[in-house]
Amino acid sequence: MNREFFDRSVHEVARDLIGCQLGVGETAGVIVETEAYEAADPACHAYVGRTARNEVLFGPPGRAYVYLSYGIHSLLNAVAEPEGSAAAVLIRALEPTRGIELMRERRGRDELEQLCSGPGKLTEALGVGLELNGADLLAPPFELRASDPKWATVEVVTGPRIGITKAAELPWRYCVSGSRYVSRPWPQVETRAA
DNA sequence: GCCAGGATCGTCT
DNA sequence: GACGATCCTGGCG
Repeated sequence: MNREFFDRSVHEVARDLIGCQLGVGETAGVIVETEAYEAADPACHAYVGRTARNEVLFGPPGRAYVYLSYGIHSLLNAVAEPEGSAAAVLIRALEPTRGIELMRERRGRDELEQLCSGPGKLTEALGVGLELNGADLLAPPFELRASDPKWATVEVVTGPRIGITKAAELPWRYCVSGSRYVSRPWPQVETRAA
C-alpha cells in the first residue's frame, strides 16, 4: 500500500479499499464497507469551501480525516485525490481480525457483528479519536495492507449512502455482498430458513 | 423485528 | 442557536 493508491479518483479508492486490512495499534480488521465523498458533492464537508474543520480534506492523499459526529462519535475517512482536490472515503465497517478481546472491552459488547459494523462503532473498537485527524494512514499507529487473495475476488455491490439528507440518491456506497459485518443488511437477499 | 427518542458538542449561520 | 456521514435503549406487537 503506497501513496499513489490514494492519489486517484475517490470512487476508485473507495472501491479498492474494500478487502484491505486496516490496523490501528493492536487491533485490525478487513474493510467491508465504504462511502465516497467528493468536493462537488453537497454531502461532502468540503462542499462549502475550505474551513478550519475540513482543512485536512484539501491536503495530500493518504491521510486520516477524523471528525466528531453527533457530538459523540469519531468518524474515520481516508483522504483521496491530489492535494488541492478535496475528497475522502468514509470507512463504514470492518470484519474484525485482530485484537478482538480489546475491541470487546472498548465496545462493551461481545458479539463479533457488533464490534465494527458502523462508522462510529469501528472507531471506538480501534481506539481512533480526534487526535488522529490529519495523521498519515501509511504510518503507525495506522497499518494498511492490500487485500489478500481471499478478498480479491469478493463481490462488491454499490448503493445509496446512509445517514445523509443531501445527495442521498448517489450510489456511492460500496460493500461486500452478503457480509455479516456491514453496517446495514444489503437491500437485496435471500436465504431464509424454511 | 420495527420504530421513536435521547445523548452530546464542535462547527457554521 | 441549529444541525448533523450515529448508536443504543426501551416499548410494542
